[in-house]
Amino acid sequence: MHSSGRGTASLTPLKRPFYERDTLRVARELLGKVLVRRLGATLLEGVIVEVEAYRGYDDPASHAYRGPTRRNQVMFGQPGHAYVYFTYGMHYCLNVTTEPAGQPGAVLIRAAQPVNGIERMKKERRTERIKDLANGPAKLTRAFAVTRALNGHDLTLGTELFMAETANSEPLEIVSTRRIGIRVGLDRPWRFFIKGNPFVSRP
DNA sequence: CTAAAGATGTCCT
DNA sequence: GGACATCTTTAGA
Repeated sequence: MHSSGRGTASLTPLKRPFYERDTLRVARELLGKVLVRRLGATLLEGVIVEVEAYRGYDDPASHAYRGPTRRNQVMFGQPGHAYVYFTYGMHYCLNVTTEPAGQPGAVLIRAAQPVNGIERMKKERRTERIKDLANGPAKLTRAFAVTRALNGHDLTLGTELFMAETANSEPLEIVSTRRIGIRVGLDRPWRFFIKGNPFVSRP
């Protein structure tokens, strides 16, 4: 048995119906799921521990609030696709699209607990501290080598990037707070994280 | 066309 | 707690 741990057999990609629902519900249920990135023979895995919901049609903080543009068009398409955008001149952020096609919505993946491929993540992030590998949306994309090339990628295929079901389904204690780094929509407590998890970006 | 802000991270004090 | 890097997108003249 190789020291990297579990094999790939147990990684079942989440299917379309999971994503084709209300954004808030998808956001909550993504907690505890596994983010999987395949880089050739290397497999990176992390448990999603922090997310934020951006429900396009009634959420002034959403990129999609003012209608479709070239950047946000994937938010209006089929659910279960990656929405990757570039910001602050240097960072990428990863979202998964939600809601039925034509209705915009996305969940920002803000933090993950690394469980496999940790040595590769350390190289990508240029740090040895496991806690700091993916405890923030731009740190996470760096650790998992997610760039604009994956924008629009179908997450149900189980290929380069996908979300996977977890073996254990014990109920999680979820905390909700206002979202981070936005100036509008602060009245909505649409940031969700696993209570007490040390890999969240902020408690 | 020009300008300013941005779903951030890092380093500094 | 604050400055700053760095460039795409979007709003406004």
